[in-house]
Amino acid sequence: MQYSRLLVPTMRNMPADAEVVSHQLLLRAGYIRRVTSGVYDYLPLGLRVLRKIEAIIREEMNRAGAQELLMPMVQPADLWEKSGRLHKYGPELCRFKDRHEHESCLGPTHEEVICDLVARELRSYKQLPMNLYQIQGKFRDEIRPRFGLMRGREFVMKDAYSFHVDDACLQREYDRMFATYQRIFTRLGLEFRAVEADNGSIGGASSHEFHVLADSGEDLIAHCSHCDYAANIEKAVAAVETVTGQAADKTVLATPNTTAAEDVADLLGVPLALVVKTMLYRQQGGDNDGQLVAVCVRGDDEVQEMKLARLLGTDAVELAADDDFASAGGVKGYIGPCGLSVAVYADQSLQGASGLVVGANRPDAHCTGVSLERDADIHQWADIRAVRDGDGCQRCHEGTMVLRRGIETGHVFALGRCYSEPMGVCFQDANGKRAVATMGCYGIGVSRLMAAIIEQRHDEHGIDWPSHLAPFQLSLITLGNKAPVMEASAKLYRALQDAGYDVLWDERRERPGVKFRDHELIGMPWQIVLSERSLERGEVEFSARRAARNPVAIDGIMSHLAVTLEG
RNA sequence: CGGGGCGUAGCGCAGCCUGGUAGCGCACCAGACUGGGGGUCUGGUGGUCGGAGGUUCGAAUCCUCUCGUCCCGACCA
Repeated sequence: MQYSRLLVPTMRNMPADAEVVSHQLLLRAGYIRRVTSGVYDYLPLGLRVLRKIEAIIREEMNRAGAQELLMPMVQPADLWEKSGRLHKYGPELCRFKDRHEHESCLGPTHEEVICDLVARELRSYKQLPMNLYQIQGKFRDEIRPRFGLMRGREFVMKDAYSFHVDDACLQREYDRMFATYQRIFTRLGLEFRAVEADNGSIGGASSHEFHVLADSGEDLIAHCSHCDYAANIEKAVAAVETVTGQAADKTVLATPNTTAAEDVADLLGVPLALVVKTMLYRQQGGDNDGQLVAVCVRGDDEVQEMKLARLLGTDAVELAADDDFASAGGVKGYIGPCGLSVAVYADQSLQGASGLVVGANRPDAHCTGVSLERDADIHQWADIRAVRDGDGCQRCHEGTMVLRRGIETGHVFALGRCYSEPMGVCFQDANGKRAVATMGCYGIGVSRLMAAIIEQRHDEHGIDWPSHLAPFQLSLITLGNKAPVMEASAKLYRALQDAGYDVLWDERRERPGVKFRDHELIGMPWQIVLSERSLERGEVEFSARRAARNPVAIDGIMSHLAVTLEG
């Protein structure tokens, strides 16, 4: 490709509203342009890289025995009615009516469509297991699209769905997909981590997320410094550490204008860990939608709301409004677990602890000498705290938990029969009996991956693509525009093409600095420079991005490339 | 949903408070000089000032509404 013919609108100025580096560089280097909120054009360079990422994913999926198909983006609402998700999914699902007034939606995911297909075509257990995948555009009407390709509304996803006769077979496929994902992320040159993930309200055996480690990541993940335990913060569990104070009788103390746990600890001169925080939550969704619950954690801990929601069997929890406190029997700022009219859940780290401080449920007062077991009616003890950096590992009991930020780019999920059952994905088993298939699903955010790779691989000059992901294999940069250099360059360009190289020839009438900077910005891994100066010596210069340029005889460049680029 | 910021040329911005010819840098076009790290000079092209309404002799500027966009918050009692 000749540079002057290529649409690469590089920008010298930083786009004002790009926050994260991948978004900035994708815009500046001319890879993407925004069409509307969370929706982007992939310009030629962007598409080239996207296709290379897809190719790796495709290769590894095929290698693992999965087969590619393509499902529609437009889906009929009745399929979603059938799975029970039409009403559950919420406004993220973009719905519309076609001209016949048929309810439709844009696919945010394809469990319904694939189940509909497989339900029709699956007859015998002999057809199983089966793993079908596609690489396709998805639409999710996110509340807040941001960070360019990191959280878009329209994005490219690889989604795979597997079907099995039983859960043992599903587990084998799950493990195979797990290994496949590890291969994919490794081939993409990423520093990543697979973590146990919350499997939410769906249930099922297991779920792992694959996170690309980056400070700009929206997720927090915890892993052990010693063993291989790693989990999303929404699920991570640490070793229980019970801190207990001196056993004493429950006593009410005046604590005027002291509501925050830290202030109470300071005022009373007790460790923060012994001051119990009592939080009032309202459930959202589930059988007890709207109901209030109280939750106790140590003063130095925080409630992990996803854990709480899962424990309660609700979709989500939100902190109660100010006027909810009276109905629960508490006072905002001084709420405590003793004598509340709502169910109280307490973190297991408080079980057996005595000498605690809790809110007295009346203004300007706390109670000391409290034991929750003795003095409060605890509905359930459970792990509802968020793991903190430095907590002990509950698996190996040797390491400590390390918290890092990650970009969720992959997710593998053992679904079980939660979709196949309502969608009627059945087959005849070996005994001639009708059985429901069990199912797994496996996603990779392809366009998000492109951003995630840049988050890890960039410098002040631009993108530093792994060479096999760069939009072109190498650059041929011509300096000067007199006939001899141009002719020699054109000849070399053709020779490179004939040898099968995907080369970007920069034949623009630009000054050297402009060219060098553009190629560095867009992340070209290798460059050949041909100038009047080098031509006189019968040489070109060859270098990796940002590295020193070395002279190579023009006659020898092909063999030099063959050695260097293959290695 | 709530709070805040911002919409002026492709990008980055000034002008607005205090109404009176729409500007600057980069990019782009033409020419010249240059020619190994975003060069210099000369001359140009390009803008419904997000949109609608209002106030006014006159609105980018003041008022109202609206749309878009970005960020923050999702209350740790």
